[in-house]
Amino acid sequence: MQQKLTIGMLSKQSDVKVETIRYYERSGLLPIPTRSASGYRYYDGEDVKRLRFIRRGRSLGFGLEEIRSLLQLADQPQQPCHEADQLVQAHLAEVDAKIRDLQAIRNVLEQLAGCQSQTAAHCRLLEALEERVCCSTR
Amino acid sequence: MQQKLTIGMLSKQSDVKVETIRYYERSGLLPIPTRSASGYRYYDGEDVKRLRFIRRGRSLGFGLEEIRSLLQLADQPQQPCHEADQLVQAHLAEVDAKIRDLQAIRNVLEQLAGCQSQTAAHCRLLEALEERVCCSTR
DNA sequence: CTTGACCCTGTAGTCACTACAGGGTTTAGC
DNA sequence: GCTAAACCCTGTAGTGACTACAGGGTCAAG
Repeated sequence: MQQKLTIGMLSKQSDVKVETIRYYERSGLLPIPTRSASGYRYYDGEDVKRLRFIRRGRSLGFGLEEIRSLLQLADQPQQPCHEADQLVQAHLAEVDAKIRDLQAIRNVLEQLAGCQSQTAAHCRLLEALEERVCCSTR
Repeated sequence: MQQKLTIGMLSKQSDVKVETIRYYERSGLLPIPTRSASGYRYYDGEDVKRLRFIRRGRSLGFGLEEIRSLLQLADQPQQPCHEADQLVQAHLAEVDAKIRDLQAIRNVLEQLAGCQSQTAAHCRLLEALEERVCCSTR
């Protein structure tokens, strides 16, 4: 049951790079693993689970500190998950804000794209950045 | 005409922090300014323009290297702006990709938000991260 | 003449990795 | 038994775009 995985195997099973795994260990997100006589790290199925948990959290855009909190919550199944929900709500609000920001940027860029000007002097983008008013605004 | 601005005044007129101005100078985005006898940097109207150009570029999400290219293009008004348009198009594609990523994240978060579970053991978020299947999916 | 607001340099910290350099270990094939 | 490839180790430095000191010097007002 206690399969011994090297860091490379753990990397493949969790889809997290070897260097990143060591980084997570340094950051205290992963427990300090046992070692072989020659110093190789050994992992087991629990580590795979934990690392996948981290990866999924990251892919949802949570920061490592938020994930640290979530890991603690997950280790205490009796406690209410109010705190986890707060993290979700706060993160959702952040993501929404970022989307809005990017869409505003997107709208401006779209207007600037497709400039065919022969000279930079009349380039839509450069005009916009220099706040010149010329022929760019429609 | 040759108004002498201190870095603090330039900062206010351009809405860029003092430390950031010095950072841009180190990065070669701003020309090396003249100095007072005691070593204070002096700026003029051209610097205000250039710095605002950079700030607007940043607010559209361009990186400093892209802005460096754009500044060069802006300095050569005779040249065609093909390159500037390429930068816009490439950046637009990047922004679109980011928006898509964030919207996918947003959709997941929305489903996870509002969890009222009394115990972390049944928390929607924790289930999702652990890839447990329980009561969360609907 | 002192107080406070400004300015200087240089360095280190942020975030989440990523990329070496310079080694040691294990494994597969011959 | 030997060699080469593929793996592992530590430690440090780099990424982008700032931001935040520490530890000083300068200037203007009252």
